[in-house]
Amino acid sequence: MKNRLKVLRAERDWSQAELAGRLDVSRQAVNAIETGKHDPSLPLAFRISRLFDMPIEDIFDDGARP
Amino acid sequence: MKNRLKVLRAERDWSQAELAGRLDVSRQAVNAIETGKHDPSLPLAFRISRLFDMPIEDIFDDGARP
DNA sequence: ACTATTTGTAAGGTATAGTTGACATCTGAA
DNA sequence: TTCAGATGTCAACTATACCTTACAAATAGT
Repeated sequence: MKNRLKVLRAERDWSQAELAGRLDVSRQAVNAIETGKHDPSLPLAFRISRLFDMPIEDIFDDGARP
Repeated sequence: MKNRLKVLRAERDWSQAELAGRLDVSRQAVNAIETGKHDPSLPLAFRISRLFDMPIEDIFDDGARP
């Protein structure tokens, strides 16, 4: 699952650790999501969506044909 | 995580098995989500969103304060 | 060059999502 | 009433999300 976390984080000049703190997950969890190793759980996707104030669909892309 | 799956399914007169087939998951997985025992994975949430043609946020509710 | 921060990654653990197969109950139709 | 479809649930299993601890490599600052 592709995502725009790295860009959104860069726009705010946040480190992975900073973002992890705001999401209440480990830094490694943020890294694993950014590097595409894991998908976030749906509850975590909601927290991310709310933190960046945009729909889940605008942050994550499951690459399905429209 | 609350969700409107049962209602959306009823509007289309689909059984849990019918929905499961369309989502390519087991009937038990659909039942577990509907009855609140599990949250769907993010990829499955995307498939549900696309099937019902509405945002994930309109189907699932994590109950966070607005 | 030295240092601190950031990022990537690994091992080993717990918790949860999803699987198949099975069974009990309920509801609607013949 | 009998029977099929629908639902709820259980067990045992696999896959994955997230955890802590730890370490190496890259980056930026002084």
